[in-house]
Amino acid sequence: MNGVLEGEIAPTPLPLDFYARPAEVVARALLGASLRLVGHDGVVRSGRIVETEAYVGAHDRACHAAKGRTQRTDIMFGPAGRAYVYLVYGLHELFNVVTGAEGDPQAVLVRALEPAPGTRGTDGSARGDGPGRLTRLLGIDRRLLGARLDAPPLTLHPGRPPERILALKRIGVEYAGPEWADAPLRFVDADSAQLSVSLARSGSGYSSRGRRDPSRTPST
DNA sequence: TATAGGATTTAC
DNA sequence: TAAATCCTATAG
Repeated sequence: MNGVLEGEIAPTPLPLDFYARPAEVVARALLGASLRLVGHDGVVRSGRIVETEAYVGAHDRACHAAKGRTQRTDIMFGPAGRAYVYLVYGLHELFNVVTGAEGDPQAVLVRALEPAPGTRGTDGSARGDGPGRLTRLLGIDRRLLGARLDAPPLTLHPGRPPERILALKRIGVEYAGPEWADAPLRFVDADSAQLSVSLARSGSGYSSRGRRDPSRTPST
């Protein structure tokens, strides 16, 4: 049993060709994986990924690369296995992994993780349940834009896979129109308590194992 | 050069 | 329900 205990770091990072597959495949495969950063202070911070979103290419209206190849989206057109980090709302750094073939702009957004035992942010906070929170927890920022993910300081490692995976609609992309806003491209470990949005409120998506909660709260 | 809006979080 | 806060893309 090649067992990897929770919180334990596997010796070898995932290889770059792990990421050279369609974003929705990588997004599922990253659930359970460990994300690890050796900070500027020398401190190692890590966590187990429990929520991801796939941005599947230039035809995906919710993908930044739908606007074409710009200075901002350039990294997504490059080879897979690099970090795409950007600032949203002037406040939060979001971490993505570039996936797919070179020239095909795809990425996977990491939205939530379970902090490893002992991992705390420099500000003392210890929450990883949200795309902005997890970057603050680990200390990820735009200085890591373009960094290879198969060598320190920023690496991903095999971990304990989820028992149940749910596929739901992505968060915060209503502007992309119903076809893309409602596509089931968000993937979560159904048994994690660290998701960015509670499952009860994650409606209208579909689950890969049935079981939708009919009592999701209305917006009024 | 000016302006609108965003792959979010937090507080009132 | 709204503010915080700044970078990118687009228009002029």
